[in-house]
Amino acid sequence: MAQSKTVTENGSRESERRRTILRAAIDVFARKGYHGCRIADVAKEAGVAYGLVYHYFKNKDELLETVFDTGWSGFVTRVRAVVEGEGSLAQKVQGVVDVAFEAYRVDPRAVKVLILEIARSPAGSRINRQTAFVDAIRLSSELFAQAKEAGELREDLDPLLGSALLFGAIEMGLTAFVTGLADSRDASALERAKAQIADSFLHGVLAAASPGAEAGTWKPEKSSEKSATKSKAPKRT
Amino acid sequence: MAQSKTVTENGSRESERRRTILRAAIDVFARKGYHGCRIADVAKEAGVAYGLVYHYFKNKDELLETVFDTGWSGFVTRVRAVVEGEGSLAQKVQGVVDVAFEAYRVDPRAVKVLILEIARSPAGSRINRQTAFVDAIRLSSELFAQAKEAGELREDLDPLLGSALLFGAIEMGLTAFVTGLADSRDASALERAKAQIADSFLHGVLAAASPGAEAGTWKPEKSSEKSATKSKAPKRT
DNA sequence: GCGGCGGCTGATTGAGGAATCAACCCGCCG
DNA sequence: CGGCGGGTTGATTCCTCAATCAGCCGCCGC
Repeated sequence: MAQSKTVTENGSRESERRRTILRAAIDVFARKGYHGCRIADVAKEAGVAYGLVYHYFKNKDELLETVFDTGWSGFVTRVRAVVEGEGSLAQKVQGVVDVAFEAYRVDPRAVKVLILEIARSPAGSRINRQTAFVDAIRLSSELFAQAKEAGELREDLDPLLGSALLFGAIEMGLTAFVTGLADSRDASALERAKAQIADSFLHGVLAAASPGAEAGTWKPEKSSEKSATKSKAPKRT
Repeated sequence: MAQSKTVTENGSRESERRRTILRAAIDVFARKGYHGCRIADVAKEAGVAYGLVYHYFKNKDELLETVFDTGWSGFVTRVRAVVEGEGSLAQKVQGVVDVAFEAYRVDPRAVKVLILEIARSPAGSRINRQTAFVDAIRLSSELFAQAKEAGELREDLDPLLGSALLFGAIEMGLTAFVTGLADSRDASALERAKAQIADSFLHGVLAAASPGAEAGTWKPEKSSEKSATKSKAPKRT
C-alpha cells in the first residue's frame, strides 16, 4: 500500500487512507451487499474510525458512487480503446470480452460489486446507475453499426441489440463465476470461458457443420413459427 | 392461513385482499425498488391499512419472497416444459426465448422486479435468491448437454456456459426494454428482438459469408493475442 | 516549549421506518 | 339482542443506522 510514495508524499498519505477505505468498501459491499452493510462495517474493515469515512466521503451513497466511478470508468475506457482501435469485428469482440475477464481476474470483488450492486441497482440514488450499462452498450453499438456497413455483420441484426447481447453474454458469463456456479480459482476455466463466449457470440452455438454446408444452409428462415404459439398464459400472478 | 380454501368463495374473498396487496407490491417495487419504498407505500397503493400488510405477510422480506416465488416458479415451469418437450435444439432455444418475452409482454412490471430486484440481489435474506438464476441455468444446461451428445452443439462449448450465455442474452435483451433503452410499447420491436436473440445465439452475429469462405476461415485460432496484452493494469482502485 | 493546525476519533443525535397492538367494525350464531 | 370472532385499522413503539460534532493526538514552525 505504501507504493504510492512516488507522488508527493503529503498528498499521497491522505490519499492512502482514502484508498484504504475505498478498498474496504469494495470488499464489504462484495461480501454483504450495499444495503446489507453499515458504515461501521466499512470502517472496521479498513481499520479506521467510524467518523473518518465521513471525512473522505460525503455520505454512504457517495462511497458507492466512487466505487462505481473508479471501477466503471476504467472499464469503459478500455472498451472504448478496443472499439476505436484497429481490427476486424471478431477481433474487437474478443477484445471486449478480454477486457471484462481481465478486470475480473485482477479484482473479482470489484467486478462483483459492479455487477451485483451497481449495474442493476434500481433508480435509487441521484445518479441513475442504469445509464452505466446503457452507455457501454451504446458505445459498443457503434462497433456493430460500422461492422454492419462493412458487411461483417448479419443484415437483420440491430446494432443496439447485438451490443446488448454481447454484454449480456459477458455479464452472465461473469455472473456464473461471481456466484460460484463456475469455479473461478480455476484459471483455465476463465480462459476457456473467455474464448467460448466470443466464439459463440460470433459464430453461434450450433455445431459447425462440414465446411460449406452450414454456411449455405442457414438463412433467415424464421425458426420461431412453432414456438410462438406455445406461450399461452404465462406469468399469472 | 385459511386461504387453502382456494375455490370456495369465502376463501377467495380473503385471498382477494392478499392478491391486491401482492399486486400493489409488484407495482411499487417496480417503480421505486425494494429498498426505495416503505410498507406504507405498498399499503397506499393497494388502498388498505398499513397493518393489513402484516396480516397477510410476516414482514417486508416475505413480501418480496412471495413476489419472487409466484413469478419465478411460473417462469421455470414453462422453461422446463420447453426443455423436456419435443423438438430440435434450435426450436427449444427459441421456445425459451419466447417464454421469457411472453412473460414480459403479459406483465412487464413483474418481470422488471424479477430482473432488477431478485435475480441479482446480493445474499441478503435467508433464501439466497442467487440460486434462482442458477437453477434455471442448470435446468436448461441439460438441454445443451443432450444437444451436445446428439452432435447438434459445437464440440468445444461447455453446456453450463452455453446455458448461461443464453440467459444472459435474454436477460440483457429484456433489460434493454426494462430500462427504456428500447421502446417496449413497440410490439414489433419485441417480436424482432425475440427472433434475433434466438437466431444470433444459434448462428452467431457474423454475416453469413459467401459459402465456404467463412466456414473454412474460422478456427480456434486464439484471436485474443493482441487484446490480451492491452489490459495492462486494469481496474485499479 | 508552545500554540495551532489538520488528520483523526467515536460517543451522541436524530430520523426514518419496520413491526406491534389495542381497539374497531360487522356479520353471524345462540 | 348480545356477544363472539375474524378481518381491518392506524397510532405507537422500538430500534437501527446514517450523519454530526466536539474534542483529541502528534507534527511543525516559531
